[in-house]
Amino acid sequence: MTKPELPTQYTPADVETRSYEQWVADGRFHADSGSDKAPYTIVLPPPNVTGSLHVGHALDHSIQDALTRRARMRGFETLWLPGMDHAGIATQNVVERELAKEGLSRHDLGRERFVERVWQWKAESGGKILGQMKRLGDGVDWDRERFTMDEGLSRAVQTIFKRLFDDGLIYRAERIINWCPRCLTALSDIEVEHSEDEGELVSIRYGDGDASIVVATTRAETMLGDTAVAVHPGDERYAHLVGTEVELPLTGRRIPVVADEHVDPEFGTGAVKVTPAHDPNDFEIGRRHDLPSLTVMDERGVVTAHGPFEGLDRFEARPAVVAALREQGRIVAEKRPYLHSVGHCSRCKTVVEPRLSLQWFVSVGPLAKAAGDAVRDGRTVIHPPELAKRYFDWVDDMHDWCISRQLWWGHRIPVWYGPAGEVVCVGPDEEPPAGYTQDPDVLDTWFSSGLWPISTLGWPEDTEALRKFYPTTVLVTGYDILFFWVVRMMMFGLYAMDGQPPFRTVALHGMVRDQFGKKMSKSFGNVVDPLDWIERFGADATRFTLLRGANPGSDVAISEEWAAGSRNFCNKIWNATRFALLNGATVAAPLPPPAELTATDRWILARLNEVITEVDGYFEDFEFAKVSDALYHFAWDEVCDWYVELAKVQIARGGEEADRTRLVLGHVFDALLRLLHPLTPFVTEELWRALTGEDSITVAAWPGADPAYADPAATAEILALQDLITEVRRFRSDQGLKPGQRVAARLVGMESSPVSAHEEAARSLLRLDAPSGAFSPTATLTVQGVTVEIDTAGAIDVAAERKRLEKDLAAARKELAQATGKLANAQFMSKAPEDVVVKTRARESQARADIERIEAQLAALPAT
RNA sequence: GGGCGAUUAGCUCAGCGGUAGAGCACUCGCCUUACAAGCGAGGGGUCACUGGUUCGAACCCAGUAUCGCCCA
Repeated sequence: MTKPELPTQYTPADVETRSYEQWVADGRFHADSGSDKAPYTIVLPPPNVTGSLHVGHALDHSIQDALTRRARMRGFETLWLPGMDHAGIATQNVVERELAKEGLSRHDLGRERFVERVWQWKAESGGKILGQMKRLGDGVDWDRERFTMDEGLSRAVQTIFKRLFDDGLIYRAERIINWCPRCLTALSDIEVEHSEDEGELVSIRYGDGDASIVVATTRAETMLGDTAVAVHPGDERYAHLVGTEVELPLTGRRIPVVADEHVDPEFGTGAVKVTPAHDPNDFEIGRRHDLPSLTVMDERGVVTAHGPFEGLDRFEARPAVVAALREQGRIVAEKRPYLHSVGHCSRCKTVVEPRLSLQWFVSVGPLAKAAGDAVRDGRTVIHPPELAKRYFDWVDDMHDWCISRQLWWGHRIPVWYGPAGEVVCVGPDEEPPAGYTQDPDVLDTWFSSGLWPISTLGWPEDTEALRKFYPTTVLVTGYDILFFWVVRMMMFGLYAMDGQPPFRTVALHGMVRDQFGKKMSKSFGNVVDPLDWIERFGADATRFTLLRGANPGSDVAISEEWAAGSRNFCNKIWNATRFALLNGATVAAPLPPPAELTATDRWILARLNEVITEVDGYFEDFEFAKVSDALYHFAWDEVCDWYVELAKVQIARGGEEADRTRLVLGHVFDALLRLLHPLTPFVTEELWRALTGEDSITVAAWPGADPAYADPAATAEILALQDLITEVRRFRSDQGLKPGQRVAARLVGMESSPVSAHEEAARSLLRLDAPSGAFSPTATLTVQGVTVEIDTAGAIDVAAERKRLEKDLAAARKELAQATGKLANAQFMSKAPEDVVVKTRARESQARADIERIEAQLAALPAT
């Protein structure tokens, strides 16, 4: 035999790097846009260039790798396209921190040199995650790796900006936007995270005597910029004040009291202060009542006016203003702590400041409608469907998207301003008029990652890749960025590609959590580092653990114990295949027709067929937990625990039966390894090469179910055999017989039982010797029509046996009572479907037979 | 405040109208010549609560409670 020797333990580190490098060198993951095969495309959600592989990526990537590996095996021209996004704020922050160590700010370098410095950083330390993806085994097409700041992708950004601008879908306006006073840039709504924070609610009396009114606020310092007080028009308490003015404390200014429908008369005093320059709702009230907007803070959140408060940070100004008001006796009530929702910058956690400023926006109306319609009419399917509702809630009520960022790292807004205030949007091949200056801002990173499915394939050029691989087959991502990113890609893809959506299916998975279902967080100390797991348990075990918990759209709990379990599974497959190889398993000849095979062979092949069908269905539904579970059970509980043990008996017989068994073993392991390959690529590659002598399982055909091997009779026969063996094992265990201890036994009635063909197998698995001359059985039990008379080689533990039998008897009696009860119920008999009645009858007669058998055995037991 | 989801064995989760399941953990016995990262056997659940529909409910409906998530 020329098969290589395999060690008794699978060591992932010995094979992973070698296999991965071989796959890449052999171009296994390269997709050919000129191929005749049908396409299967996934674009990788681009990780952040500053990022590193965390366990959430590991889940996301494991799913995509499983899908693309299977697609490749099924004969699709399969593209899994990798790359990164430039992460404007995050990357700029990283490089600015580096500069700060040198005592420099980006302003010291100037824009051009700063951007050069960022590129330099990217070349040296960016994109660590790409190397980490190789450790996980990601079968991505490295030849097509893209970065959102690449020339081609930048061209795509400029092109779509120009088109949207020319279509009137991009505009510039002065609005209240979310502003980060630390990052010094505008943020979109989705870059703001809300949390319930402790603050204060202070009630302040404006005006005096009859002309006074009390307002409540969590942001007392903004009162410096108040330009009105608003009440509900129907609120009789304040009707006499509407249209009058009250004095604004500390400032001496007089401000009007206005009536506005949007004031909630139930909240607080029913009167609200109006600060149009520092609150989005107040801004709207201001617009409706033509109020002035008074900006009282600068870009860093420092108060810019009003004598004693000037120069104070907003959080210093707040108590200072309250103290000053208190001194004047204007504080009517104070509630502290007061829990309310506060927005934070998703990048640096600084409290966001609503700020009035001039920014660029995408008018999302028609784009969002198209994105909603594409899902409504089924051009794109969201999976699982329950999550589609969230998608609709978002797209159907989407606010205009603020896309300008006051950063240097990113795609610069392609708009130029003339000396007389002219505004020109410049396309990719156009030159701005002489003397014009470009807008200093850059675009939101999501603006370029929104183009990912088209820009990575070459858009705006009409490339072969775009024609071949667009629309992509499926997008795999977490439900948490359904509206961050998916919606943007839908809007841009539909707009740029004439209504062709970027994905046929969006498959959403959940978040990875710890073993108690808790969110992973650094402060909680429960974060799993996938690279640590890859080193300790192997990439396959890491992937399998994640996939095994991946039910569509729901969170995945994982723990080290479960990773160890997955490692054990890989090792089990390793050793089972090793057994097969040591026993001459082969795929060198075709599988014999069913008629030439034993019931045992036919059973495992029938089960294999069923499992293939089952697994295919689960894959189509993105049921990775079920795919994993089905294969785990088939491999371990059926192939290893039963078929391999029974095959030993067949091989021991020698001759043609042994040869046929070797073919069945080879065939079963060949198929099993292929089925597992998308989940656990490394161990299956190594074993499959050893089993078949071929180059790579990555290009092996995906197994197909063969109806010729369906065999309910063989299946029933083996189930009966398993029942017999399990029952006798249970008896042995109850009697304290050690597993390896051989005892003599007579199997009576074997010939007429359903397991007549399996006496040798039963004796082998049960360690039962043929009775010798002086055979005197000490116990008997009857299972599947076979009466097993055993010489237990010692005193029988009658008490244990009685206990066992009485337990079984009680269960059988309960079963009988239930079945009889149902059958005696006229309602049940007339209304229940026929098959249920038949089943219940069968249960009843089975229970009767069991009771009779057990009672006979009890009666036969010697008295204690 | 609005919406969504969950509540099943110690933990994490399947099951979604007809005998309560899995993995891990647990107990007992085993180095039985593929595997101790293993083998064999076993214990463990009034399916959150209260009503209703049905011949029959973990599953469908209504309400309650608790938890989680998203949005405002």
